[in-house]
Amino acid sequence: MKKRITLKDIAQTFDVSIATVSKALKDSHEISAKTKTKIQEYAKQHHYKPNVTALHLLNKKTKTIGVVIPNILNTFFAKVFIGIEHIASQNGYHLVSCISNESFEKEVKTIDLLKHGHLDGIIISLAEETQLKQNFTHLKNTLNEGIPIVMFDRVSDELECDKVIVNDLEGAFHATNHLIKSGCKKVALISVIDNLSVGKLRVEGYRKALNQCNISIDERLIVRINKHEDFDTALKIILSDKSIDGLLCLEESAAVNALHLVKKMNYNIPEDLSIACFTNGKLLQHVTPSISAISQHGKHIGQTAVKMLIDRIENEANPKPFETKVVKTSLIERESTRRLH
Amino acid sequence: MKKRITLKDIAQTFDVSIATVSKALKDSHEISAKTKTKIQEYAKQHHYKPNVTALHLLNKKTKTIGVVIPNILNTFFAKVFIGIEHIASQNGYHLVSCISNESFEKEVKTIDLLKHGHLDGIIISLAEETQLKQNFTHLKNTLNEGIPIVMFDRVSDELECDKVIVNDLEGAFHATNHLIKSGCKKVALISVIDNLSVGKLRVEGYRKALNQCNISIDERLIVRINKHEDFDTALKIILSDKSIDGLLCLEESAAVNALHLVKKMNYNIPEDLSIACFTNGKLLQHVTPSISAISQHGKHIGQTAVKMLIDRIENEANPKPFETKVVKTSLIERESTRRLH
DNA sequence: CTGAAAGCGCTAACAC
DNA sequence: GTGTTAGCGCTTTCAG
Repeated sequence: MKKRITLKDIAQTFDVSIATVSKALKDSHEISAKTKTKIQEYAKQHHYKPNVTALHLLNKKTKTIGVVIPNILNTFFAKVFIGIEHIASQNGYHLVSCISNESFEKEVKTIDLLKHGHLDGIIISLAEETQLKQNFTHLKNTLNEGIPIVMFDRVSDELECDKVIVNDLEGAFHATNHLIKSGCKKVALISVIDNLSVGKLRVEGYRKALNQCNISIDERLIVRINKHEDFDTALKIILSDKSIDGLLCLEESAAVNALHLVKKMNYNIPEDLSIACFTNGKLLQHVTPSISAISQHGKHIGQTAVKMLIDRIENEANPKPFETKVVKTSLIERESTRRLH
Repeated sequence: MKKRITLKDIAQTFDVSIATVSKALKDSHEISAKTKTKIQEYAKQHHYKPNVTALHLLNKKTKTIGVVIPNILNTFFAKVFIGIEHIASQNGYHLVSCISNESFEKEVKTIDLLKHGHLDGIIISLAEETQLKQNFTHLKNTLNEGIPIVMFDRVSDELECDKVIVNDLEGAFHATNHLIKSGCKKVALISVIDNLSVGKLRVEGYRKALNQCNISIDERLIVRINKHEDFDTALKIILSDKSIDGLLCLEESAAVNALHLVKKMNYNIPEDLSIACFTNGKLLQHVTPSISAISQHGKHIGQTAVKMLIDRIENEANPKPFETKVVKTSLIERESTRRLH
């Protein structure tokens, strides 16, 4: 790297002390107007910029936030990221971003790398594997070392920190309710994310809706498919029960896959089968028919999370108690569900 | 932030000098086995980790790369990012990532923030507005200050640095060729990205293909639509020429929008109209019919870009001449184009 | 074997 | 007004 000009260099050219230069550039009243202008002009001409690393060392603050996201191709996480980035850059914070790729090992490594780094705080949504293993040592350690963490979406009760979560239970409740109210007699639930905290909450919401409608819960209608299973086969088995006329999918790709399959099976949608799902990605708008979705307001979640983190960082002197903010979902009705009359 | 343990702390507890501790932790042969073990054990127990900021200051290297991406919701850029992240983390580099959101101003601000930062290098794809303005001062300055830049996809000849580009011309050439060979007599081109370098190259490729097939170029078939125009209306006008039976869209969303429109107009696809487009995103696989795409191998581009950058950073002593690597595209045939017989 | 000292670039309290 | 000094946390010569 070409050497950048430092205070020392300037001090030497004018044969003054480094402190004088520093003060001159800060427009300190201690320095004579003459000295100030000559130093300031010289600095400007030579594009002097303070070395931020030196400042970091001095201030023990880096204005940098670590962001750990499971998968950036997932619309929801991408939107959250946009929200985070927006507010962070507005406040002069840098983002060091990492993708855990749903792997526990990568997440641990990442956190390790990050915390010995120069971070003022971390925003994270847990990797799937981490939620499965329920091993949070890496994060507990980080908190113990005094680095604030804000978790979002996929969180854990075991960690004492700020959190931003989606009201998954209510989201599933409303969607299920909508399916029933719009005429579905038998709603099945398809989960490929039963490992995730949010997956479990969504199942709760589904149950709550059925209960409230006085429909007895048939556990066989709650289908948990894991990654290594064949999705199509699993779905075909459940759909051999021809009386199923509603499908609540817990995330986007399951819904899209299901749609393709049932179209091949010559179902009419939404007449024979209604479909609704979580995460409002572009895909759902563009498939035929378009799929009704529960929006989790990703951008807003991201914004909320950074705000909480920055707040904690900048007020570490008198910390508030940890908070969990709940973001409401909204149901976006499309062609895959029938309208209420 | 809770104070982390430092060399100084350890030195004090054992009443030795800081230098001794530093050497002991590095397992230096200068230090007695006894001293080493006791210090190492103590350090481990107390989770000693060197303060990387101090090291940055010392080494004038931060193992951090800045990444500026126009839009993370765009599949192509997301994939590039994944590629970058993968290789970067493998090599122990952090990523400071920013979204320019296609805005010139944000890009300039970002670069400014980044370069006074602590970066060893920058990877960037230009914002649309930047390509439109053709103002690259911010990047030229950065290069002048000795910070290496690798540009990808949306690049500029005015900047002397390493680049990774897609063979856009050949990609468009092949796709157009495919449309013709599979029976299209009149292929129109839809560009919503005529501001971009890549957009222009793709048009070139289209022309080249027509030329090679001895089809005279009808400029009215090259449709440039800008963001503020109504896409549907523009498309309807061009499709009033009923003899058009092929459509080359320069990016994903235009293709999807076009598909929806022509389906409404009761075209049969691919029989009445074949469609191909750039950027192989998930959407294209899932719409009905699925759309043939030109894959740009985003992940590979990202990987190539970081590798070039890391190479340059770590061998700054003897720099190579700047290089431009060209990544080949591949055509992925789907239902929206006819098969060759 | 261990320590003192200098230095990375900067700031701030305190002298002069 | 300007300079000196110490210090942020660490490494690395060079003395002892």
